[in-house]
Amino acid sequence: MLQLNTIRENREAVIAGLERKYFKDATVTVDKVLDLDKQRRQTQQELDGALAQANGLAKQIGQLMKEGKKEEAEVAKAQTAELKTRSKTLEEDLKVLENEQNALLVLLPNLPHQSVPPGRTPEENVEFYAWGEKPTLPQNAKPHWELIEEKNIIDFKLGTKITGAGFPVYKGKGARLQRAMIQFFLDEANKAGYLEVQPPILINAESGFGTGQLPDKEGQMYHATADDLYLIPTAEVPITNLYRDVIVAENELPVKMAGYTPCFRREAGSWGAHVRGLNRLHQFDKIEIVQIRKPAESYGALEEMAEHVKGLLQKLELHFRIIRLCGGDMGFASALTYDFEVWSGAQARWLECSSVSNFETFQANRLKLRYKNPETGKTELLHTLNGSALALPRIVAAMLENNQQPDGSIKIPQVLVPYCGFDSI
RNA sequence: GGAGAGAUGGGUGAGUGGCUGAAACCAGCAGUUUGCUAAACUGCCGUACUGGAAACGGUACCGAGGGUUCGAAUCCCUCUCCCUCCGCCA
Repeated sequence: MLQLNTIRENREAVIAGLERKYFKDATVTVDKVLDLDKQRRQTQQELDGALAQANGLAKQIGQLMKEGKKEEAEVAKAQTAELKTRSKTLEEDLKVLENEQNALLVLLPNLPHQSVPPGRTPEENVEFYAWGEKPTLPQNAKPHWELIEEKNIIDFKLGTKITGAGFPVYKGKGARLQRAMIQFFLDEANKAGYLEVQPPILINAESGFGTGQLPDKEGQMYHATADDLYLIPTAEVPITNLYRDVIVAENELPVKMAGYTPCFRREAGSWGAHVRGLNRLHQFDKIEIVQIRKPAESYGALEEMAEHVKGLLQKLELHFRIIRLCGGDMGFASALTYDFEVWSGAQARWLECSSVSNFETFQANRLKLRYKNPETGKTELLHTLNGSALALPRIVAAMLENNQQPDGSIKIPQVLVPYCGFDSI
């Protein structure tokens, strides 16, 4: 959530930022917020004045009673009646204004960083780094959805029976490969100084609000209505929320956490022709890294996280590129996002496998995640960041397709062999 | 699921209607003293909104939401959470 102060003091810049994110009616909405803000403050002043008077009278009455001046006390009591009705009305007005203002604020996305390229669609994202080369596949190369069936390692039909479409069952070497990758990614995160955490995978509405999934992406999450809990779409939500309502001691910064969880996405309405196989699932596994940083350090941390993800893909020997998302393609809460895409040889296209973002104070403002700045002595919002390191299914898809051998076997990257205990499928 | 107990500032913990935004202690910060460290002493030490250039004010907050009262941390109601015992159980 944007801070009111920011909007008050930088109206034009805020509007411009919202427009770069293609937020509809930016000017109208911002001005409406500012107008409500003015009304709200005025109402609060009136209310505070009325309450201050009432408090003064109450004190007098207490004094008079003590002194036995009963009649004078009664007179003062009569005066409070009018103040009471007035403050009640003002209180209601204030609540209405606050609610209206909040309802608008909550809908405003984060402002993009200066380096975010202009543009509205994925075509306008900017590639700025690439590693490796497109692999030369054997003549009889197949897409991963054929390979997994042929090798009997991932079974979509069984998943459909148990749950529904998009819930694959991993079997044999397929299951062992999943486990190996999870372990590998977590080990790498530990080596990079991240504290490993295992959070709940059901979250309450407050947590969903804290990181910005609610109310923006309500329809994307599975909702267990009996208990009003949501299945997490990413470990970002429970892990970042560990620091909700926290004033972090300066010597505990930076906070770096990593965790593995299954992730659940309804992906309502997004099923189409090129979401076959592992390209898009309702349930998948992901290792997430999260950092909490002082504002001045957060963009350095973003680069550090990107380096970490690069390292993982290089160790897995996968051809990949990094793109800077354009304003229109970026997420609601993000100020700057790098997407990592692996090359999927048999599909001959890029697959997103990681997204690393700096949210600046956007989440921290919702989370009330702060620290005491020793320079100013003030309590100030921190910056939050997160990234996938990595999401499994598309890595598996790329690995299976790119590593096909002429004899029909699939080579496992060297770094994973000790983890899974086999070197080919 | 049954029975009981509780929720106060970073921590421990006082506080049953006005003198309490909140004692005391610990931790923390600044200083005095001091070969160094330690100890001792003095002061400061919650959050949010809001007025003000600032100094300095106003309001709200003692789990959450309602209520009683001129006045509520304190009384009443509802909810949430936590703890203990019992039952069930991976």
